[in-house]
Amino acid sequence: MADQISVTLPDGSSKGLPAGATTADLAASIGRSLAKAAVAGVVNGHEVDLTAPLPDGAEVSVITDTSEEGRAVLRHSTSHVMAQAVLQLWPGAKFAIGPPVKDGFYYDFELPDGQHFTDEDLERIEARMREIVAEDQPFVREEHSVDEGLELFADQPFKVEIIHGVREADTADTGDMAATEGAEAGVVSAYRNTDRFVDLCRGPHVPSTKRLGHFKLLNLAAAYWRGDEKRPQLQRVYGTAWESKAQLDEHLWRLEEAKKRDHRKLGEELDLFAFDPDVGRGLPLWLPKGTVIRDELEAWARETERRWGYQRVVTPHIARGALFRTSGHLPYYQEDLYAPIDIDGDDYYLKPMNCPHHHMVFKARAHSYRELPLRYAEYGNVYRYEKSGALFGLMRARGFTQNDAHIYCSKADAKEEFLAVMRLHAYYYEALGIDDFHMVLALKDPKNTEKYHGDDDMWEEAERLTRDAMEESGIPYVEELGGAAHYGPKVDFIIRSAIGREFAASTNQLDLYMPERFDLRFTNAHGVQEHPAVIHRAPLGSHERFVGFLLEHYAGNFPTWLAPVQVQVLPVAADHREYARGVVDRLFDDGYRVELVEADEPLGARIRHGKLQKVPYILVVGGQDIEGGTVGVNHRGDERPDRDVPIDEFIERLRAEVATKARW
RNA sequence: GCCGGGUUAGCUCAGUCGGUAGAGCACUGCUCUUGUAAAGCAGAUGUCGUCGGUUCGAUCCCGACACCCGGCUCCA
Repeated sequence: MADQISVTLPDGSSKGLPAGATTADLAASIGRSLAKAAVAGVVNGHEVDLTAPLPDGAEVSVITDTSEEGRAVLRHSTSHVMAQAVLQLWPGAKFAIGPPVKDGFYYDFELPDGQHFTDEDLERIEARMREIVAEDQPFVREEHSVDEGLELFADQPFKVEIIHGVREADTADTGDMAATEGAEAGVVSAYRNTDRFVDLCRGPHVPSTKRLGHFKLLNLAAAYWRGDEKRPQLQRVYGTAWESKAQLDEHLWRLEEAKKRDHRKLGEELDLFAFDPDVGRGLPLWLPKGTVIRDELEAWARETERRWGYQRVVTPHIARGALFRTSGHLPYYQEDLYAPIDIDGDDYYLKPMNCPHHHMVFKARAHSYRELPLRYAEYGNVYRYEKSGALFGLMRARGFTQNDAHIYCSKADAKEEFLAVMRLHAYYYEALGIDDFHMVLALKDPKNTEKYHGDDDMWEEAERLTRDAMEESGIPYVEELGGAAHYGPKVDFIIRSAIGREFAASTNQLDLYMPERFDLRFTNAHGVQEHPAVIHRAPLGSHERFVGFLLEHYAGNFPTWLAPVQVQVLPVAADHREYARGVVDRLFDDGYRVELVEADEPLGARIRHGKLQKVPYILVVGGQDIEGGTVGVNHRGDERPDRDVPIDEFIERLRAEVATKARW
């Protein structure tokens, strides 16, 4: 056996090391800072512990703690520390799985005797975790046979179940869990910290608990064992962990910021919308100020769509069951519909989507190819019976208004029309300052084909057209198996808010199926009847979700064109009221949303109230302004006021800002 | 829908070992007449989420339900 080995580094160079050298040794031989930052290695494409000996000739790279892979290792190791702490504090507790997730980790537990964690327990667990970290416990990898593994975890039923997965593993697909949890191909791997604590795990892990420490436990939640609502419900403890205190603090700051930007909180503070149990769960009431935002968005979309060749239609909120049986919503999606209303012995349903009604609009007249494409737009109110636990403010409501339209065109034009819709999305997003978005192409799940209607040729054609259009759009996208609509592939636009949270803004589909189902037809150039293609699109999604998103994205600071109150005028003292009134009237006549704030409170207090309401412009007018025909301009976000601005100059600034839909 | 935690004034929250309750902000009135992020005084405000049970007595204990929050599941 040679006493030297040679490994290849990511840059293609090779490096000689003594036999038995590890990734840690490799990192140390390259540099001290790399050695310090290293948390694991990748050997021939597999993640390994720093302490694992390197095989001769391997391709090796070092995972550092600032990479997402490195953080995942830290988080995974931290989850083991948490499990150890919990098992020590609650003897007899059962532990299930504890993977790293985005920004942190969790672990699922079942406490003995029906006990459950409380928020105070998080501090106890965390305190014990800090002791474990201070104890500098090693993570030592062990490999066992299946039988040894079953013995080792004999009192841990969830671990036993995972290991049993291995029995079938030799031939069958065990699913991801068995693999990530350390039971693969007849070998059970585990990581031991002390005589008393060992956890089933694939690894890799940091060499010692002292490598950890920048973590915090965040919240408790419930989770089903293996995500199956028929299986036992466990208690999940979520935490976050980072490579440095600075990163941890920044993440905690982001969480605080997310709370401040919570659209439900802002909606209340800014008087935008409300819910009332007597109206019904998930049924938002738009207050006057919130309605301004909705209306402005809608007016803009209406004008934009007029220019882009859409026509408006209006359809009822309900329809007979017959319509939804044709569309396939009944009986397939019956659970998601509000219960039927009996009218003269016939069943009527609140519409969950606008498309069936729009198809009937199309069908109301005969069409020639010369008229196509026909683009029917409607801000249609739809109602869906969302599960109560899924409701989330405006983001997931049971009644909402879609910025909806359906485009009827020939298959030959479908790609170009689809592309135009994507351009329209990009246009809207750019105007609103949404600069981080991508698309997801949801295809049908090949393992579960009976869920989908229509034949293979149709699906293939729809997929091809969709993918071609996406390619041509230049907008980044990913593909995802499963998740298609029952009638065709689906494109979701995912938009990311200023604090990095992602939302599915809208779903767009190229649909070759419903036209057959509804027997929609047009006469082509050869005088032959043909089915059109249909594009379902809603760039602004639902007004509810979109305004909720914008609330978070802007932190409530709506650009002036959308702001419920655009300008407040504050006379310094009662003597200046008449002048202030004149300024207000002028702005009002020009169509702005403006308020006079009487001088019955000190100026500072009135300024403060306006700022808290996030009013873009607070104008202060006093004796000096009366003399010069000026206003004192307080622009939202600016530290200092801009004094003695001629009123005409201010109005021009306001006009330009609103006309261009400027962000600030 | 499932599990856990909640629900006290418009909002944020305190409190009652079971004897029907309080603060700050907001609100109303009066005074102050203010040049850039909280003027002063006074006042009013609650079925203590709803219904039922236990009790001499329930906001408090028990049960059911409603709603909210965190997740899970779901999401045309």
